[in-house]
Amino acid sequence: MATAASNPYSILSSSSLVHADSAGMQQGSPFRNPQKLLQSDYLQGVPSNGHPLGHHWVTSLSDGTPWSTTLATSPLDQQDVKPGREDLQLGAIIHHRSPHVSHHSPHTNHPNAWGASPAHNSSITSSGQPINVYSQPGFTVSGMLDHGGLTPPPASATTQSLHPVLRDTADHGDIGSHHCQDHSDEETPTSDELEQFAKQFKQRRIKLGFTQADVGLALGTLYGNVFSQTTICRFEALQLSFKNMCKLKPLLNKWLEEADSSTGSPTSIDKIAAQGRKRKKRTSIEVSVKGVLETHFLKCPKPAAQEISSLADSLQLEKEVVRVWFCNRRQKEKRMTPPGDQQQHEVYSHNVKTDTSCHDL
DNA sequence: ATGCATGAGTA
DNA sequence: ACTCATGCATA
Repeated sequence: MATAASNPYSILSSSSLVHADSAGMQQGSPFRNPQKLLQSDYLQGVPSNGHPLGHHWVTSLSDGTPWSTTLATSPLDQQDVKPGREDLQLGAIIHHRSPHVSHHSPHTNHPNAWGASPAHNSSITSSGQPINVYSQPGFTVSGMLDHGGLTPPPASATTQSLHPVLRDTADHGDIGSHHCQDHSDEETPTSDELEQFAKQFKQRRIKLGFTQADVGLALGTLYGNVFSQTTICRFEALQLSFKNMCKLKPLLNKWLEEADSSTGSPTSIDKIAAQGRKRKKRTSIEVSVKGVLETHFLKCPKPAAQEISSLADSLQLEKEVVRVWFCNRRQKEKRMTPPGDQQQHEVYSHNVKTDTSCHDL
């Protein structure tokens, strides 16, 4: 039963407890990444309405894919960018966008339901945060090449045409926004573009014979940021936030270019040592229990601490586990690919705003 | 491919 | 205590 799951760590704790990791404790990873791009929060606007329950995307727009829909926007959400943050790292190479802010929102495509970001400018690009890219002279692209001999299949390929430059432009007219964005590549992509890119990326990657893990590693040797198989996988599946997708796209794009141009150059492979981290054993929550949690989530996505406690208690799970579950569930809700679009959402959405939390229990 | 977890940065 | 970006460990 459920109980089983929860135990592991409590038991273990005795042994592993805290100071056990004397040796490698720093999980901070030495090289983790120097920068974290900006993360800001977008959205703060949650508000008012209803809330997130039914995903904004869907609900609000019933148009189809969340992404491409139009949504227009929320005026205020801009992400923000803080002007002085970590940006110092590299200088920016990537984009230089001009700040044209604007109101924008073309309603044609800039969806982002995610909250956000309508602004094209905002984010990532313009802020000055150019993602870091360093190109190291010595490297030749190959971060990936070691497939042990496995050379990437010829792939043949048609030359790619990856870039759909479709720019979409979008807008016009209507609102008065005339913006002139014209970059074919960088810049803030639309959700559609991201979707397309992800799709193509995956195809090419496979064609070239690389695994998701290879790519993640390659990005490390190539640009200094290593990513896990998980991240690459999520990128391809569009399971990241819009902002995160935008951040990764240029990197992957670069890799793609290099990858298909240099098929086979050897290089040093950096092995990155894995660090030992003391990670809590993954708790497995039983399906039945998950069902209960889901139900609560629908009712109240953000339960108060106390509710979490009682819920945890009744489910016989640790409070922390339950808290994390809700955090993850909320995060899932914000991905480009909505969690369950196929699911049930009936009308429960009403609500909740008045107090901070839901009641019940 | 995903579930649960960690951590930095914020509010 | 939350949000976000990420990833180990798993299914």
